[in-house]
Amino acid sequence: MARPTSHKVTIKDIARELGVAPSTVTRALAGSPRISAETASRVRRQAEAMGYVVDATARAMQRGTSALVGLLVPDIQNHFYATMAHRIAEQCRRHDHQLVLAVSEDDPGLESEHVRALVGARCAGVLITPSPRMTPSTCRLLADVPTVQLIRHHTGLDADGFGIDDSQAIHTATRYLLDLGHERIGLLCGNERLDTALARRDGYATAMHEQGLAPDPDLIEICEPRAEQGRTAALRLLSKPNPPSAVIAAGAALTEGLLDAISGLAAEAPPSLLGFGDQAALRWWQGGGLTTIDLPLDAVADAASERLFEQIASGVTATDGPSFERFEARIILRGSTRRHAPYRG
Amino acid sequence: MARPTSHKVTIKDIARELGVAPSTVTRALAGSPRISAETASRVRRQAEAMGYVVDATARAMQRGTSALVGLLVPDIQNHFYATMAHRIAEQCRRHDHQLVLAVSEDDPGLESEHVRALVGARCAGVLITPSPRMTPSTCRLLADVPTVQLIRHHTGLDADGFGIDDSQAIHTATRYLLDLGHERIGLLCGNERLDTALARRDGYATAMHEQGLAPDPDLIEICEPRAEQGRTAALRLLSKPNPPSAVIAAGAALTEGLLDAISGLAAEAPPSLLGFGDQAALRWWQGGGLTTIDLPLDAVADAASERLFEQIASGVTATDGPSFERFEARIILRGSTRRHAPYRG
DNA sequence: CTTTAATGCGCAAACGTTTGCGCGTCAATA
DNA sequence: TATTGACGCGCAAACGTTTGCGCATTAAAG
Repeated sequence: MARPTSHKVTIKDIARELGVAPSTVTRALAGSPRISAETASRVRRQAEAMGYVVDATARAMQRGTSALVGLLVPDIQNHFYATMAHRIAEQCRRHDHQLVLAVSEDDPGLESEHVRALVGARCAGVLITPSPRMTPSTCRLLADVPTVQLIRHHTGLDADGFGIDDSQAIHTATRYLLDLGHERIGLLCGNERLDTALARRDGYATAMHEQGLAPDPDLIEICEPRAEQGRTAALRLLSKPNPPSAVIAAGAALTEGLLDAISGLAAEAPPSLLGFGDQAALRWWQGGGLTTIDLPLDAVADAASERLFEQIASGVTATDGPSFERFEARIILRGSTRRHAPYRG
Repeated sequence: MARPTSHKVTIKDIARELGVAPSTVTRALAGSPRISAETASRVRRQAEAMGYVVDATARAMQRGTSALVGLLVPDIQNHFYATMAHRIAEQCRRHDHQLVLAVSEDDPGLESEHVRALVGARCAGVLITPSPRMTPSTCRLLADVPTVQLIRHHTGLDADGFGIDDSQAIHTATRYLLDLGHERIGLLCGNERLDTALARRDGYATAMHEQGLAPDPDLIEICEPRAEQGRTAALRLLSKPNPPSAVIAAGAALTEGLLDAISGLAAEAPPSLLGFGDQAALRWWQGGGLTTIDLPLDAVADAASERLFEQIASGVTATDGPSFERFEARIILRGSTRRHAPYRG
């Protein structure tokens, strides 16, 4: 019972103990058909008894690829990525893979370093939220590894991807506020040099345009996508001579900043507020809760990992026509958005 | 420049190209002193030019251990663990290690499966938040791997650990409410068969006792540490004939449940509320923000990873006298806690 | 000019697993 | 009874890296 094996038990140990060849042991454990049922069960029993656990590095060496899946995201502390990581971890487990977590902090240098490590570890695949400034050489490193893009789309990367339909999300949000009678709708948006930020601005502009309204540049605040910058941007927005009657925060951090700003203000007539992402805590915003855009993060994570495992199974490393699929977001109606008065039916 | 190497470039390729032996290449890249400076730089240039990246699996095989560090937590979606994961990822990067993330969901079966995988991957070390019911055989698997416990302390595990001083945290919280004049203080506490839950109850009881108050069992609600159960438990607590004038939620999920409960109630005179953990969103609780216990998660994560890397460096696998160090928590004062009236000086 | 030491490098084994190939045995068919 | 085939298993090579040992060349010491 108490086996004091300080030395790891290998397949050879089992073979020696049973008087068979190592190859027999592998085949037995792998469930090969070219082994007698009796030998197979003998081997399995012995392996169990000796506490054998297969050496993944040796297996990876022989197979040429490991059972590792790399996940490279800007920030795991972020609820956004943490949620997806949770889902992806679950998928990895179902596929008997291990998840290697790497945090890029959106720094191309760190990103490159991590990609090198992941490739060096002979990862079976990589899920990546590429930084805006991902270098071409980093992209090239990923050419030989099945890769799927997460959330963001980097054109230098020859890989499929899945993300949020940012344009639709903000379009729907804007549309909702317009339906409530708001006309002066403020937008807090990130300055990322990314399709995501552009798409969000676009969704806003389109919705306004459809309503026959010309977007007032004075109502659009572009800033670093961080809470602090979002707060000051929101304050700028709200202290205008003719402030908006409703504000959309087009980003999770910006939502945080917006709420910070409003909290600091003892506003007599606070504007309607519409946030981005659905952290649980937003339910409690000032009693009624914050109306937010619910991001289909689970769907994105599931789709991305599913696609990745498909590619791993089929041995594809690069797609010739990379596709990027976007999932639609829904609005969660809560108390922070109100009909605009006076309402002009 | 554009090297169409669909085939991974190995050390032998570099050696062949330069007309030297593979061993020379390794030594050059490793910076061995037994190599001429000129050869070394020639090798390094060639490696760079050919886009060589060391095969971690082969290295691990020869070294007997990989550059992987396992992180096994119950739930990465949880802000609590996500914060620590972020910090740990940073530490891993500094030490040139990769982080393998595994999620146990507090299920002993999953936990065992993951530990097997981590051990099989020849991880250099493992950081683990053991589930309450971690099996002895799982513990045994970790005996040969440098291991550090995170947050929770499992006695079956022969490993150092770092966590929160739960007793002190709740003691301080209770003390604070007592100082505000509250006497009937409710406690929402998890039913985990863990030192953490017990310590929290203990901190509460001690503080009450020090004040000369006998803890009223009617004011202590024990339940599953989940938001939904916390909500119903909070409702039970608040609907008592003689309800508490203040409530402490001794857990992050329970805090969520408590706030849900209060949100649903249109209370004329809401009790003082004291939460656990400091998600950013708690700042906005009903205008004034929620008074909470700020957990030193960064300190715990740093200490744990530092200890782990020490053990990895020194080749220690098990400590004979496992220590568990607890970090003190502070209270963040916000608007949800008020002086109790009538206040009896 | 010979002995010793130091330097620079190659050889080959080893880490643990997988897999193609081949050999022997036994049953089924001619 | 001889031939064929299927079945069960062993042999050995291979994956890419590291490292102890040994050999040759050169410099330093006698």
